[in-house]
Amino acid sequence: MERYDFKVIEEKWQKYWSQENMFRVSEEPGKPKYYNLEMFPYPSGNLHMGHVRNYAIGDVVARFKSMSGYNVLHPMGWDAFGLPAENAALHNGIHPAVWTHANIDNMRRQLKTMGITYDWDREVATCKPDYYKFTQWMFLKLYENNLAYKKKAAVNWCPGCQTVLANEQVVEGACERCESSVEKKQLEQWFFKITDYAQRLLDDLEKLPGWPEKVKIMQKNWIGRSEGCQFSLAIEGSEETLTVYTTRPDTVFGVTYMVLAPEHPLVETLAAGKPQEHEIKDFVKRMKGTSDIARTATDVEKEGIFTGAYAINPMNGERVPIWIANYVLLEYGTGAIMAVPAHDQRDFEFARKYDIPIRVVIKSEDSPAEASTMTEAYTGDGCLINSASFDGLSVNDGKKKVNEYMKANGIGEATINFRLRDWLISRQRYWGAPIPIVYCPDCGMVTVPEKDLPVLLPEDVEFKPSGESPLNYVESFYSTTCPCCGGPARRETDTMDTFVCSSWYFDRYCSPKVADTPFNREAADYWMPVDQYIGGVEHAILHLMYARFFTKFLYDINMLSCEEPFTNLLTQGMVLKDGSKMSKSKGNVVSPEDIINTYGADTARLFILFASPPERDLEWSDQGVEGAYRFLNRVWRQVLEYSDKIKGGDIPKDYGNLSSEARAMRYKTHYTIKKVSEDIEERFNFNTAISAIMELSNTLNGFKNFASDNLPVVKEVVETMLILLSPFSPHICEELWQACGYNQSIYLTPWPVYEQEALKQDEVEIVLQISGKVRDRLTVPADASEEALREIALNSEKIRELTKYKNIVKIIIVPGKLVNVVTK
RNA sequence: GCGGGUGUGGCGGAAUGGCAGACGCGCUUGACUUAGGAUCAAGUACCGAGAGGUGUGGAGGUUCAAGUCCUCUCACCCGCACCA
Repeated sequence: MERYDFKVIEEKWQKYWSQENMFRVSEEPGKPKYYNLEMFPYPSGNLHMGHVRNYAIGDVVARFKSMSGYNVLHPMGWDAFGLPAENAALHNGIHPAVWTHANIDNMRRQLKTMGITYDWDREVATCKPDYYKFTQWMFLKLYENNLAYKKKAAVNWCPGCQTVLANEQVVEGACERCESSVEKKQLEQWFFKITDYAQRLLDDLEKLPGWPEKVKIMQKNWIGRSEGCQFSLAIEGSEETLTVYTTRPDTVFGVTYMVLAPEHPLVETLAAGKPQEHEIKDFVKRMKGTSDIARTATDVEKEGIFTGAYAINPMNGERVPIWIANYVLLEYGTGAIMAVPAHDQRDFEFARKYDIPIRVVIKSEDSPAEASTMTEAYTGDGCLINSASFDGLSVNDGKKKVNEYMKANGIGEATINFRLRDWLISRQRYWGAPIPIVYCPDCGMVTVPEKDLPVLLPEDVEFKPSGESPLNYVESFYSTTCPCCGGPARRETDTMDTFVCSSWYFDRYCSPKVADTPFNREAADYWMPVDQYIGGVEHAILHLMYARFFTKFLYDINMLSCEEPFTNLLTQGMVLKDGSKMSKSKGNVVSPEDIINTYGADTARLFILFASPPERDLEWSDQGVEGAYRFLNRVWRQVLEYSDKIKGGDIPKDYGNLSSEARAMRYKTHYTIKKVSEDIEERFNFNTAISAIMELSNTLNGFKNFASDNLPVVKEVVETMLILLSPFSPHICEELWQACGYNQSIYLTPWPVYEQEALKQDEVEIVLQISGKVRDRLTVPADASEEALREIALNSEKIRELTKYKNIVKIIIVPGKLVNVVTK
């Protein structure tokens, strides 16, 4: 018998699939479509195990859906702009474009050895002009619709990457990428107004039943909607008013001080001429110099200073001191708050520290209405006290009534606030899509006309860590003419955040070659939305939120018919080695290329899918890989043992008059079809699907002695086993399928449907329990009635013996499963 | 602090409220072999000689029956983290 030579086999079939254009698809209106997408990789140079896992999972789904009769779109591409390419240029003197394309070539080669069903004709790379042309087009459309704007803002500056970061890219005060401590910098930056979509991004989460609850909750928290009220207070001895936002208008009678963020514009005005002006300035200066983490972490002690100014509480005319404190953020709400120490823990701590009065205005059974004995703020429900005419109302009614009162008296009104901030997209780097804007001394800020896109990245660029875009030093790039007046003008030299590029790539896949529009409407209408999206949970907020925003925007400008891009989302777990994430620094990296060279792609795929369900983390095990390899070898020998005998069409599909062994074999076969189909389709439990196939192989092995008398049954088992295994380990299955006499690819074979008839059993084993403890097992007719089961149970020797001295209280019968005799 | 998740043999992991540990790894024994790190066969949660008993992080509870449902609690992991 030939040995299992995976190298030869895998190359052979990859070549065959490619020559036959097996995975090339086009719109077929009559066929149900299925858009199956895995997150495209950043071309770092080498495939890692996380990719292998991601793409192996995706390929099982794609192959299964295709064999089940769907027209499956399964594309692949490259998230090819980004910092590492530029860092490579900085450190090794390789041009980012050269570095990136070499990496893409290598990773494409590696990916192809995995035998995945990609339609490579649709490959995209975001760094290519024919792609980023349309990333720029997206910018123009957003700009036209007032969703792109420039403003000076305190932004997150990463000294390591020498660029600004989006809020989302700052993790615990540090750069998500290089872990440098992020600094605050005032810069003119471009933003996308994602906040305009906050409510819809929140509401439509409910239209996504196919998303993990966890991801939806994370997005919900990130959007952070809160309902409250905004109102203004007069400032004593000043024309200025102070506006605050609160979610607790019901506690407005408990206000004992006000707080401004240190950066609040009123600070300077209020401090001017006050005796403590100097101290205030020092304090503000110190706060501005403190990094975000140092200032906003929960465990940082609250700090503040009195401005010397007073505001007038419009509800009761009281004079309340205005403070400045580190715990109030300029960016949220109005950058100023009313402080109610009795009912807000932060205000409580601050008030205690600075001896500011505390006044209780909510009373309930479990809160002492006594400020002096309070040990923490009371934030629960209760009824209003010390609140003039509002006394006696519940917290909820209090909120409503105070809102109404403020509205009626022109003091303020109910408002909704979001935690979500606008998306900062400017990057002071070279390797990104240039922002298509021109600054003209006469016409001001002008957009590049659509017909002039793309604004090409110049090739001849010098890379140095200057904190400015290298494009700033390329005269041929920045010096241009104004599209309006034709006079000399200067280009914007910032490029776009790479998340912009990845916010619409799934649309591009629908018609990747069109040149006059980002994607063809009919193609997008056919394929979109993505039916199944698969990728790492680390993108739960960033990429997935931005992609949703873009999709809604494209829907609004009538480019797309769907409002949500991804109907179903599967977030896969990490690949671990020795309990921790594979990383160079830990030295626990297992190279996919090595594994594929040693065991083959079929083994690598099988192991990674078998070792753990997709959503969970996966512990890499070299011995586990051996096990998967052994199993494939076993299938190889097992199939070849029978292939000659079952080849050809002369074996009838005749399953009448079978022995009980043969019937059991058929039962197992059809049970496995059912199990594997359901495990793939309904639950993505590939590990249990594979174990079911292993069981089928084991059962076939035990059937050995009956095989020659039951060739129709053997043929059925062998062929079924190959089809069921083919989404997991496709190459070996193709080879064996051919050995079984088929000329057509197994990929084109319809997915089997289990026969109800074969799943009927004559006899089943049931369990006999006494008071819930298993005491015996019996084989009984599968259709035994409750009555019959009761008889059988009570007459069983074991039960009679064990219940001899006991009273039988009742008998629970679960037909086909068990009989439980309850005694006293 | 808030939100979410996970805890099951030596290991990865299975179990619509109905036989805990499927399947695989590892290990033990045997067979075939000059040999075995190949292959095949048998075994493998724990205690116990056995009958039997005990077991799903811990403590309670519901139920004829709990890994699964409820209450409390512990450990680890992830996300958010002064958002007024």
